[in-house]
Amino acid sequence: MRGASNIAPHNAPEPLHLLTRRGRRGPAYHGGVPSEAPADQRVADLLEGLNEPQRAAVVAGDGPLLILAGAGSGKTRVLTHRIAYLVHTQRARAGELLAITFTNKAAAEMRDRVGMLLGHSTRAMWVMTFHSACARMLRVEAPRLGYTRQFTIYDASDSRRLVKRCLDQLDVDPKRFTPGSVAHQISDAKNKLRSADDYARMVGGHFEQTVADAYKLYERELVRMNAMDFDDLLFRMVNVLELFPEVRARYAATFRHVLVDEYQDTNHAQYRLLQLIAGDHKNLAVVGDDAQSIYSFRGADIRNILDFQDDFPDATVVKLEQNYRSTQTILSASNALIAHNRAQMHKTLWTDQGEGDPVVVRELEDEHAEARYVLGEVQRLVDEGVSLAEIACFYRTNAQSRVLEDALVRAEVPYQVIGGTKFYERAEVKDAISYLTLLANPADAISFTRVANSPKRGIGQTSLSRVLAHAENTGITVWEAADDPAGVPGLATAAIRSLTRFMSTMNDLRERVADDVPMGDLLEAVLSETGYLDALEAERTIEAQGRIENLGELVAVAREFDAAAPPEQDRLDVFLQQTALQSDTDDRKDDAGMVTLMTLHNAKGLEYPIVYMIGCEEGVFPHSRSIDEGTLEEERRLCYVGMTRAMRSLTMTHARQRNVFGSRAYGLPSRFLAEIPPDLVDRQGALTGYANGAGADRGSIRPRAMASWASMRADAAAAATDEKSFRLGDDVLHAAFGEGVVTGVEPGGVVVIRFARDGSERKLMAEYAPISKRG
DNA sequence: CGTAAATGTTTTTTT
DNA sequence: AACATTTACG
Repeated sequence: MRGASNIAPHNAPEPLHLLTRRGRRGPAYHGGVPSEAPADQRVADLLEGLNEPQRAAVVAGDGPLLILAGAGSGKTRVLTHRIAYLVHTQRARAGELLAITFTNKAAAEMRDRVGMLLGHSTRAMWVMTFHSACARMLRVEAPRLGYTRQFTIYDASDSRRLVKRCLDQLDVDPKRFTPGSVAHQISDAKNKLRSADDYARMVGGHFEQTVADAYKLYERELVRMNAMDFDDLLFRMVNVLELFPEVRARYAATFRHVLVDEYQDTNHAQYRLLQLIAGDHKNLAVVGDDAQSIYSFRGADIRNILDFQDDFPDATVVKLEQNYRSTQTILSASNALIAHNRAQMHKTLWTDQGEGDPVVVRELEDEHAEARYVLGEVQRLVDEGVSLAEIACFYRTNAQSRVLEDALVRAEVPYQVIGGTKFYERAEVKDAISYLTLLANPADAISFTRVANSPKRGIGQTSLSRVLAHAENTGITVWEAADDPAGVPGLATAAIRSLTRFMSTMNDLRERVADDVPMGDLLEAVLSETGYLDALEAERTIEAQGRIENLGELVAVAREFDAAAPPEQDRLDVFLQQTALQSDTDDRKDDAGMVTLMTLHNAKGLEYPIVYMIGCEEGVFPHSRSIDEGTLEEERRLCYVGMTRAMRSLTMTHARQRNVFGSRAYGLPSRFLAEIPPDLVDRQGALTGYANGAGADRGSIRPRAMASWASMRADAAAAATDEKSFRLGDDVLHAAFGEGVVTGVEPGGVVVIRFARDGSERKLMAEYAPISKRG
């Protein structure tokens, strides 16, 4: 009983536990449709216009349901209609539904569409990402694990910073083991639900031992600072559900129907979470497409979807194969591409919308020519009456957008970039948020160090370390330590004075938090009273002006929050939670007259009439790192995702050379281009330059053994480096590292060399590195 | 303690 | 090439 009402969502009209025990099957089924006349009509409307499998998925009864939804097969439609159907037939109340999406944007969209289908508010419904749902539950349950409700959520850069501090403390050479790689390793472990102790038990090598030590320390620091990283949101929630059966029972009873979108991209922690919540009633409907699994680098485990039928032998399985988005040509090309992958569930997309135009493949001289080409096409299309909003351009890495942006800006073509440098990751925005975070969570040392000397107040590195160390040694929070600077050993008098002034401002601000001041006002007070805004204004640069504008935007966000959220006790906590999990991807505008630019990853779930995929070159796409790490199939799925976004026109370009890392690099056309049947392709542009000399032989580059691709890449790289060319297997001598052997040759004149001395493998620029051939 | 220069790192993709 | 972090010096 205790705390039962706590699980009410912040904006729910009534506590959830009141809703849970009224499980109803709905008024007598008559062939799956309830008898009340108006509801009857609404149900009929819901099923209107759905094809056979879609309808089957919508009306499927209780129990596990697997919907294998190919690209463009209307899965969002099925999900939203199923939710509305469950409510209309009274099999579920709004408050009994938990619907998980991949992004906040997708969640908002789904809530919207369900709202329109239902014709009433969806506030009681939990439609959100895994992370948001967990954060919301943890706001209530975290005290069970020793956290307060004000715990801070660290993003990737925060946790990297903390990992770095841990590594420093352990005297680890940051060159040998970078904070980034260690953080990634820890994240990986958490996604697999491996605690620091679990990890320590399975270490093999030196690197893993270091990670194990860092992991242990990192966890201790997180708890001490009352903070969780992204992965913890899932991990800790699983902990709660496993440790407290009564809590698990409560959520399992509350969420009587669980629906999950993009199931192919769930990781083990998410899988476990679903088991814990839906394991009893098994009313778990998942939608996904194994061919679109593109997040294994973030711990996504494709087995979750491949094994669903093993996990739930009685699962209803529905396949959606009719595509409503693309032309048959685009689908055939995509099908042919993905057929090169081994593990997959068989599925063949088809459409009745006609053949359409061939896929255009275009070779350009370099990235600038590529950008000019896309720009020219955009202008041509606009002349033909196409709206800019119908056009999208995808690329593999964010850095690739720059050249394209230059071209568009110069030609004054409006565009929007999705993702990239994120609003909430900008230094000034993070600073502002860190101030607020520190006000909410006085133990948050990461926020404290970020903010204490920004703007400059004469609290330098040494003073900060002393305060931090003092807090750690005496077991008090950083806030308490800083609030009594005289008590910190070894602090200079100047530093004491600065800290005293700083903390008096902070104490002031904190009182206003207690007074429940609106977020907009609080944020403005923070920015002006800490002198942050003054410092920026004093700079008098265009850059600083931009920052001020960004902060203005943040204040606007806060005011919006004030207007939308009902006044409540822990306003600041809710605001911080929301912003911590917010990403720019969520700010896409559909209706605006702009070309849309984004990474292929961001393109998932979207569709555009006209699509350009640029940078289709070996090393760029597939990315060289994925070639090294043997994750080519995932790259191919990414290519598949990109191609299947296109409705009627798909163009893929590759450049003969481009600037990578500052220097010129030569690239061969992506192998993916060769995997599209030639008769579906219209190759344009210079046909020379294909590594196999088959320029005139359109599309004849067939996938062969890896070795042949590797040597072709080696040839291209060799051409780029003139005299100083290295081949696989060459013995070399390095001025500093000694003897080694060439284990790889990459575009851009990069050679990979394994050194005999310590067995390390390093990537070097052949042209500049002090290496010479031996023997 | 702060600034400026030098040095190193980064570029995969993101909740 | 762009950015972050470290180092040298005032």
